[in-house]
Amino acid sequence: MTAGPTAPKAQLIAAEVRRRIVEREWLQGDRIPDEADLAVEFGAARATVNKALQLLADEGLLDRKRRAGTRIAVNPVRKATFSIPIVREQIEAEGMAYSHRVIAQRDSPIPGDVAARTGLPEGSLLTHLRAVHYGDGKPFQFEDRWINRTALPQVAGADFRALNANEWLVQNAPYLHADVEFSAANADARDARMLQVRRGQALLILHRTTWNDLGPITTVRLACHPGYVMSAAS
Amino acid sequence: MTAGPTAPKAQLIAAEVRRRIVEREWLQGDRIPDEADLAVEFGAARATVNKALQLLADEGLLDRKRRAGTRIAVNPVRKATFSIPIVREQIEAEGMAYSHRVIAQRDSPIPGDVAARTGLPEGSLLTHLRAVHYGDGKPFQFEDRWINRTALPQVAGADFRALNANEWLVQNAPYLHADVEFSAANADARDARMLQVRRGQALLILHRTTWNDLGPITTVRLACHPGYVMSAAS
DNA sequence: TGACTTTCTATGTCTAGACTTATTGCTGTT
DNA sequence: AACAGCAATAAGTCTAGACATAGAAAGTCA
Repeated sequence: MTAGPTAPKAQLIAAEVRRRIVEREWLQGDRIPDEADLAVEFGAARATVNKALQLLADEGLLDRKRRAGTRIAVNPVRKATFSIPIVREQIEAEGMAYSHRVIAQRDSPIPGDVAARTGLPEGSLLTHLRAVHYGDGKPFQFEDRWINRTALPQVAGADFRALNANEWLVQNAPYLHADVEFSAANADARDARMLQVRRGQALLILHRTTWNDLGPITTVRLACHPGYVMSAAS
Repeated sequence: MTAGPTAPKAQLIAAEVRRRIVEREWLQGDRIPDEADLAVEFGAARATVNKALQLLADEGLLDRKRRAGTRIAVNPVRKATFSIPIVREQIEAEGMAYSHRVIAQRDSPIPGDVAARTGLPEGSLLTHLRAVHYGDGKPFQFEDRWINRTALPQVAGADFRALNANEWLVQNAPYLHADVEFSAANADARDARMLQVRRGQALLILHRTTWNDLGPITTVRLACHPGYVMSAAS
């Protein structure tokens, strides 16, 4: 994380400004010197300073406004980033053998909650898929997915027994926008059966919905095995 | 999300490349024209094309390597971003009145799990704080926090009854690095009492740990009220 | 006093050109 | 066939300069 001596100049400048903030040389709400001045101070072009400050603004450390200048954020709303994982890679990264089982795959009319999530009209016919992903034979994640065949006609020819839906979609349906929601739920009867846990067990639930230019592609509810932890950083 | 006609050129280029990927004009693993060619095609400077492609690479859509060129990612590991929220703002954003109550604040020897999380040695003395945050008088979040007084001597003088720890820290201890973990747990006796739910209720748990240049600042376990949903996007 | 206009400044963005550097793929040697 | 050395290439980065534009501050008029 600490920018080494060989790091690009913009990184070094960002690191130095970050240091001045963290070590409270510059305080909350303070206006910092403008780009031109910092450019002189650091012996860099203004574009380079601009890049560095943009970076810190993206991190939430700085507030920048035209003409008004750059200020240290008063209540820095920091942002964190996480990778949307591919189940198989995730399981294999933990040193386990991946396998999966398709529980059901059929076309069904859209249920109300899925309609709400996707914005699709009631009565639409979607492909409904349920599958369980295993690591070393133990249930890892239970997937309950709805796929919009209108935005993705190729679905008809896909065999999710061979390649799991997660990867098939990643490879066949790049999306423009995704929503992810984390929540917790007590395992219901189906969750419990699929994940081989007792009913009521607390599970981390991920809801993920993706869109491309034709509309919603897919929405999925992922129930993770107990003990599962999702990490993010910075 | 769709870059309008007035959007900056780099955004337009990014949007166009994104379109070619989503509409499968360019396929998985394909090498795309190099920056110089795209610059000519789009009538822009190479730096502008570079900015656009960097953006897409950060999104995970492209893989870029020196000399080897730019390729469409085969298994795009997409990234999503969320804001690390300030409890009070979060509650007020939902139109509720914020209040909080400090349950306990004392110095205690570090427990094992906190030592593991922070990397601090066993035997360290930390400030241990427990508080509940309420929205319209109903429990919203139960906070169990450990603060490293070594990295943050000012803690001694802080009154968390007046300003909650979350905001005090945001304003007094900007961090260089943060870890966030999501998991689920059944409410134990204390969780149940604090959040006024029945034991065993599934709760979304957030663990957040922050560091500055002096070492770990604080680590906190946040137990959210049932029904709480954490959202991320893109 | 308040509402409108103008001016001016700091950031936002782009350009053309240059230099740096990781990698690839070739070449000639063992 | 294996390997070392070398040149070509595409991305990574920076610079100096330019123009655009939001919005704060000052000035103008009713």
